[in-house]
Amino acid sequence: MSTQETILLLDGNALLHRAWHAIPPLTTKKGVVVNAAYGFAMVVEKMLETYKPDYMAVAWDLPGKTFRHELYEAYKAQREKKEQELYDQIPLIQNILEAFGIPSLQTPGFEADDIIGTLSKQAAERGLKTLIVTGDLDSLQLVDENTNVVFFQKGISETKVYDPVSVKERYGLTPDQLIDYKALRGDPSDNIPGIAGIGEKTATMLLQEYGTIEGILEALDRIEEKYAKKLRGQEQLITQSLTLVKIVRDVPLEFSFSSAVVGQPNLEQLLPLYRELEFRTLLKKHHDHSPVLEKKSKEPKAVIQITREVQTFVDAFSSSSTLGVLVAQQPADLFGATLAAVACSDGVQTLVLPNPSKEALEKITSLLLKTEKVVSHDLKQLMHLLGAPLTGDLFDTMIASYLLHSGSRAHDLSGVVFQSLGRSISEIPSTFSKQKEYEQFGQIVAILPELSEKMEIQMKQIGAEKVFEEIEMPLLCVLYRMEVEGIELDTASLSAFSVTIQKRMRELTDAITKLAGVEFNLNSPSQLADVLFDTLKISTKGIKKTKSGFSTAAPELEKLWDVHPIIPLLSEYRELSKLQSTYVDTLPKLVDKDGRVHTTFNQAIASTGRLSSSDPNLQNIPIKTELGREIRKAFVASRGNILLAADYSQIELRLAAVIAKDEPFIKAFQEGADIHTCTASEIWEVAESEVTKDQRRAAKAINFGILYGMGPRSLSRSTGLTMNEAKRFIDRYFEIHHAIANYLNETKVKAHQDGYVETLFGRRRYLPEIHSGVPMLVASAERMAINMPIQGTEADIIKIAMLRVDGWLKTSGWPAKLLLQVHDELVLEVQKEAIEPVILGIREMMESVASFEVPLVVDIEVGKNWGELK
DNA sequence: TTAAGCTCC
DNA sequence: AATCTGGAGCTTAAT
Repeated sequence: MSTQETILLLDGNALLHRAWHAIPPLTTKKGVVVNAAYGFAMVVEKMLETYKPDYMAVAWDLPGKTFRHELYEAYKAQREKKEQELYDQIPLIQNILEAFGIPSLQTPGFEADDIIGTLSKQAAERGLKTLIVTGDLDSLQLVDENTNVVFFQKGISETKVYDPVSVKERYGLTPDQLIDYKALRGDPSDNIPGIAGIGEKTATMLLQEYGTIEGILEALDRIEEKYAKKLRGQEQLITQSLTLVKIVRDVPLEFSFSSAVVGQPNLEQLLPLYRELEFRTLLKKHHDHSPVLEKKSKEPKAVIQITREVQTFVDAFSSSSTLGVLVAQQPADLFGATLAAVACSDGVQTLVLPNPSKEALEKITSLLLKTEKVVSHDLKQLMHLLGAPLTGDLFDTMIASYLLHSGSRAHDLSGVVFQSLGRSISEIPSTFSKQKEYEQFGQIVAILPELSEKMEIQMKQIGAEKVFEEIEMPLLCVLYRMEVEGIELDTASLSAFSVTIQKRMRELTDAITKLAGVEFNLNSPSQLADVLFDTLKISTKGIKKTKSGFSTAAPELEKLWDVHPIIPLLSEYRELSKLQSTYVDTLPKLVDKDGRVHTTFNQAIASTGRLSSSDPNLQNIPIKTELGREIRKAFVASRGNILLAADYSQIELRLAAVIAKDEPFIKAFQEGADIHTCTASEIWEVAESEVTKDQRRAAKAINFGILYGMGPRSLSRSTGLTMNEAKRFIDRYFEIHHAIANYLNETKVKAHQDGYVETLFGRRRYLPEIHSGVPMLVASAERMAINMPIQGTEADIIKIAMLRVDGWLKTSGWPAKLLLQVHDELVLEVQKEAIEPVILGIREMMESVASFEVPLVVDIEVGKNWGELK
């Protein structure tokens, strides 16, 4: 026995959570929470010493649950923040394991348990003894003579070892029976239903009596009727539960035992980590021999030089092939003066240049233009600060982070460094007055080259490198030029419109006040609700509630349209006040010296891959109502030019057809049919010419509802159909479009298995909530999973279209410029004389972005302003 | 800072 | 027991 070799398999997530809860929140001097990492390291060291395994590996569930989700309510958000601190420690732990030479294993679609089950089986085949270290009782089913489970008792300080005998002692069942036990009893926390009415006691009793579930079912006639009747007809449920409970023992894994051989830890790697994390006890244990290191000798930091001379700066880097660069600015109003710093690093040396002059920035720009590869965080902003576009091989760590974690909205540099390198650094200083701040800034820049290399590898691992290199990086330069270009705003027409609106608003305010009998703030939903439902005693039947009372949102007011004359007036007031405050009053203030508004396109926000626009948002300029359109009319072509708007017709539905491979839809699009009329005619089996308006509207609602993962309930609401009608309607829809139904199912399954979904171009979105077990969150994640491949592919396509249009304009030389992107639409400003050929070229560029079974169709309109196009 | 409401695709 | 349409940004009131 003593010659038998041992493998120790550790459940990483179980230990992580144990450590997190068992150890009070320790933080380093920098404020990084490290308690879980500390506990983890302690246990790893203790296990190595106690059991002296010959092999060791750590299994993990899929990474995830690191992204905050808006749906969490306030208290949950609080909890999420905590959880973030926990998951942020994973990279630290993996670094520690790396220093020990212990491999980390994870496989999409499988849990740590499954990996452990598989490896313990392989170990048995090789004649090894296995020790499983976990906090999860499920793994007890793996116990046999050669496989023991080390289970944490109190926190992580004590453990109990289970072998077949002690399992039997504790549960009265054999390890094999534990599988059947859990399938019968169920486990709400694992979403295993179990059999209603059968709990711990009954399950144990039945299994002790009849051995296995099979045995129980065979003996059904002999079992006491009160139990038997609960089990009858439940075979399917039981089988289903069994597959959930049973740990998979043949996970497809690439694992070689030789990679898991336990050796001496790499102290050169481990000690700096322990030092940074301030694990004093563990440090002491390791360097009895070199106690000097315990002292304040910091981890090897880059040497930062600060220079006032641009030339020194440029000379230092003129032969560097890769440069990390950042320009930081101190907000002007903080100390009255704007201070700035530029820093470059090629990984060997790092220089900081305080307060660069305009000329200095120009010199730095030309240095960067000559450099082979430039790495920065938010390159578009860098270009704005430099006042010039950059070209060549660019790497934006902010965008890389976005592609790696599209669900997150925070891509600040220090967070990215932490996520990707597992290292904590200070934030970029917000003020520059002291030497120290410039040095700190230099330290941050010094990491960029290394960071980019690591992120490049990480992107390759998830197959996102093409989207990065071929879409996002080149697009960034196009977006920069669009932002610089801006669009002309006719402020005179807006102020005329403002006068009209104000007059009408005063009239409405008077009339509403009279009808209400009291003065109140029309802009306050809560005051309005009081007036409507208290003062005026309007019935609240069928009115939605908000947290604070009854809703006064537009759809709710619509239900009351004929109930009281005040309602239409309020709706009109709402519309006007929205237009006034959001657009009419605000837009003119944002006009630049050049008479144009310059939006910011954010390339790293929307989790589906779309762009967003802010300051001002030019992607939500009104168009639906006549009044709103007046605002759109204020966006005009400059003298001698004409505006051109090109939009992809029905692109989301076309992509849904392509992605789901839905023949009826594909055929309809190939024939150029009106898709909603066509859908209506299929469902009600009438000729397209016979389709009524209501039928078309219902068909349109379901067509779009599909894209959003809509259920029968909301469909019946949005179509005015009764629930039963809506159900029949949907059934019929899926009968015809069974491929769509298939897509919905398969996408959900994929999201559950892989934890992510992706677009046709390889853009990925992780959906950690899908594993949360909270039914509402899971349902929400499923809807996101359904929508993302469609919306995201649309985003990919229009981004490629922008690159192609931009490239074509550059090579062809036509006098036209891209100004705006609104998800499925591009707006350009074109010299009048060139309009005909540009229309042709743009259409060609956009329609040929991809060739699917369904054609991409582009509608183009032109006009003097954005509100009146033909 | 959050909730409620509105604008867009 | 009750919810149930994807992705954004901005303004106002209220806390």
